[in-house]
Amino acid sequence: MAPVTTSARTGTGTQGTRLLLIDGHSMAYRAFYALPDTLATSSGQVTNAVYGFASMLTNLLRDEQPTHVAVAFDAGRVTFRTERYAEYKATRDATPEVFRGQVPLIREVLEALRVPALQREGIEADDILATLARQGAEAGMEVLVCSGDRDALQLVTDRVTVLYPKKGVSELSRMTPAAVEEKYKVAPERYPDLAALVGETSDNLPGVPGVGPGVAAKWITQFGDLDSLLERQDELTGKRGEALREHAAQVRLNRELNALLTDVELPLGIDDLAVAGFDREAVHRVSDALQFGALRDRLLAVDPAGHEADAAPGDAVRVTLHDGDLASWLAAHAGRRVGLDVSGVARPGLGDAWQVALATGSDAGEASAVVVDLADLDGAQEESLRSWLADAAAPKAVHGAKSAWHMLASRDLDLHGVTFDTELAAYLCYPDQRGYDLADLVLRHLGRDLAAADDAAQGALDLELDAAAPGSEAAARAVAVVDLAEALDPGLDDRGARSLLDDVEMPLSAVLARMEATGIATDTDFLGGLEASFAQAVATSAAEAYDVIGREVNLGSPKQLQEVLFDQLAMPRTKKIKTGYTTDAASLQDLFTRTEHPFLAHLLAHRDAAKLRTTVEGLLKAVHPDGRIRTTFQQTIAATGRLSSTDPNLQNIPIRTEAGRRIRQAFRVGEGYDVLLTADYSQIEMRIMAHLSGDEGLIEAFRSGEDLHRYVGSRVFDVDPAAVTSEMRAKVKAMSYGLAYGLSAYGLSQQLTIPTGEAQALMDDYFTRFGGVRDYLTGVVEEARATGYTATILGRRRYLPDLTSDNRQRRQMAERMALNAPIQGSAADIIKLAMLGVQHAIDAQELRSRLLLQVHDELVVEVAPGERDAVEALLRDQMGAAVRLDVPLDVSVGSGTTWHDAGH
DNA sequence: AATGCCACGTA
DNA sequence: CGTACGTGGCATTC
Repeated sequence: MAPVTTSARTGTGTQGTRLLLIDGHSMAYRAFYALPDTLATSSGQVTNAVYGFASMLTNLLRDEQPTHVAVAFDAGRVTFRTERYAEYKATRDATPEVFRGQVPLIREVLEALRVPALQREGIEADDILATLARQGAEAGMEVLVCSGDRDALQLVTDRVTVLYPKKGVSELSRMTPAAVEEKYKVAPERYPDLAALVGETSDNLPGVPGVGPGVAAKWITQFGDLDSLLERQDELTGKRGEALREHAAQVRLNRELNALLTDVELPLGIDDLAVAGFDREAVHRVSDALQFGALRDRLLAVDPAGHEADAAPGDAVRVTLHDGDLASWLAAHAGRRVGLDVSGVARPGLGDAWQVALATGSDAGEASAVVVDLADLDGAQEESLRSWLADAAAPKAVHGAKSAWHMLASRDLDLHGVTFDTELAAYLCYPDQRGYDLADLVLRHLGRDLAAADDAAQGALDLELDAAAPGSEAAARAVAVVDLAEALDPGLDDRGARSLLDDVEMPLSAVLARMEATGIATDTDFLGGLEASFAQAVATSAAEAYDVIGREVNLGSPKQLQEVLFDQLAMPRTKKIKTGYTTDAASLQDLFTRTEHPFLAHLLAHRDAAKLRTTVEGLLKAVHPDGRIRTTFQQTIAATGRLSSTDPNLQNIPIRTEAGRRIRQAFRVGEGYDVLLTADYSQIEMRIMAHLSGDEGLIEAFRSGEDLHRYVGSRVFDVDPAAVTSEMRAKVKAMSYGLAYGLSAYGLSQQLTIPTGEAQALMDDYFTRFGGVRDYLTGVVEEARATGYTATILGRRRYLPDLTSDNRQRRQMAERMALNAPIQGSAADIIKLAMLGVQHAIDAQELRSRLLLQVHDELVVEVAPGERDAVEALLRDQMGAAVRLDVPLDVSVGSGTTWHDAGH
């Protein structure tokens, strides 16, 4: 095995106190010019200065381990220097706006890190640093001054080191007395003498012409210091001596100006600069807003109060592969949380598993793992594995326990005792992320490259194990899962997501696994018949369409359709899209009412039939040999907390049209079961809106038992409920639902095909009657803007950094998301709780009936003989009591042999 | 073969 | 100029 390597920290870890002082502007400015302005958030906010600054600060905190930290900023344009010499810094270009805009962001970062930022009107940052450096040195501290201003070099002593940026902001030179002497050939305290002679272009301080650092150093060494030199300037001969005499006044002025003040009065004393733990919540908020990815984690990793993982990021981990049997490994690590990695295929009902890796987390760079092949397991080994996997008291960390469940199920292995699912945890922390690939998360949170461990040829492995050994990758993943669990732990608490993980998502994943494995019975003959019938409709409508235009085109090609509609038939143009003009159903319908062109009718019929046909085809392909269809419920996709359904999607089976609804007749109760039962929440989102807004009118609407839209309509139109026409009801219904999506008056007018003015009036009337709703909706956006996130009734957060975007479109999009996320997300929370309650009740009553599907506000259950009443009762109970709102949760239940018939 | 876009199904 | 998804077909790109 390869030898153990440890990555040493560069900090020496001395006892005593170490004060880190940073010149904020100077370092930020360095970062600004060192990093490309392509570093920006998606909304266009350039972040190169703030990113570079934060990155530098992170490195300093990590490498120097200071006990005290402060950052100083310049404040005010007028300083004693400009008053003394108007031309001071006069040649500097105006600060670029792109830089200036980032300074407040840097302050926000500092605030989140609880690093004091100091400034004083009329005083430059360097003077503040000089003052603090003096105080620190006098207090016996080791002082580090980080500044890109060479004037700071005068502060260097055996106690004070200047960290001067060498390249960008990531490489800093340690300017000790010896280093200053080496570089400038004068002692640090003489450096300002030298600078006075040489001049400083950036400060607009001219030096003595013809005198560079070399000559200046020689003079200073020769005469001792600048004062002596100027006193005895007549001793100098030649051109340079003449030049000095000519510019002596300027040199004196330079020296006066480059002397740093060491007695500035400051609001904070040294003791106030002691490092404090980060405001982790704020770190997340700022990182979200600035879209810090890896930097967020690097920041959190250096939190002085942070719960650091055993292995510091990037540390090498040595994994020992146990070659003994499973039982002895398990015995050796009893009671510890074990990482589990299963290799195989995770398809519900069609899964497979061939290898299982178990591992401890890494501890001081050491981890232990055992890998077993499921194919060649002897009886005793298999029994050890089986009982450990099924042991609810044996704590396990898994990345995606539901997938592992399906793989293990293929070998009749049951999985219990998952106490941490890193995939679900990552989802709760970053719900807007695209994916939660283990290797990506490990790279981001542990700074460890799992992909590199895959490659045996790779020289520098982060994970040191015999990469050629079978199962080494699996072992590496299993170790990483445990370490990742540790790393995600604090973030989970920071976001208040602990209970969501422990009490909702993790238990739910077990429920979902069972639902997926169960599947829903389908009538393939019926589906086959539907396919033929829809195919017939497609053929007929296509033929009729071709007949009208006199040629055959691909009706499924928007491009060819545009040609036919807008060129050949010269119809009025529709709404513009990227590739021309839309041919969507609403526009075609609109064109049809205007032109009554028969082609449009045939085209629309063709669209409908073609869509239904492909839906049926997809379902047919998804039927398993036992006649059931098994979807996968994705639990980490929807940023609001909803589930989604794939392979196939059973959450978008048609219901609105009669033809579409027929597809639901293909989903039927299975052999040995009595009936399908569907239970859905009625108007759950509106009820949540009533609850969250506390609007008395809306709450009363639900308590009255009156039809919601009729009730609301009577208030909006100021008529008796009985006098609400169906047209009025439709308008109010569209508006009520639209509100939860951030619908505009224009959007409402489009949907209802009424003038914008009328739509606006409708909304105004609505808000007059239901002012609490308006206040809630504006309040929820305001709060999200302030906190950076929205929250559901269970505290599920969605971070929306774009709420503060300068880009109007992005900002408004974020605002609509902020309106909708608490409502949609709370509904998701509620049905998730209901599912847990339903499954629990089924188990507790030892019923055979089983949950099959969830469609956002609906559950489908397959009812075993004789359990119909019990199941209906428990569905009503559990769904109705999932949470306590200020309005009742209404549940309606239907039953039938097919999903179609069970619907209502 | 992979990707982007359009269109459309659900809540 | 209405949120959240997944899928399939077409067209374009590699």
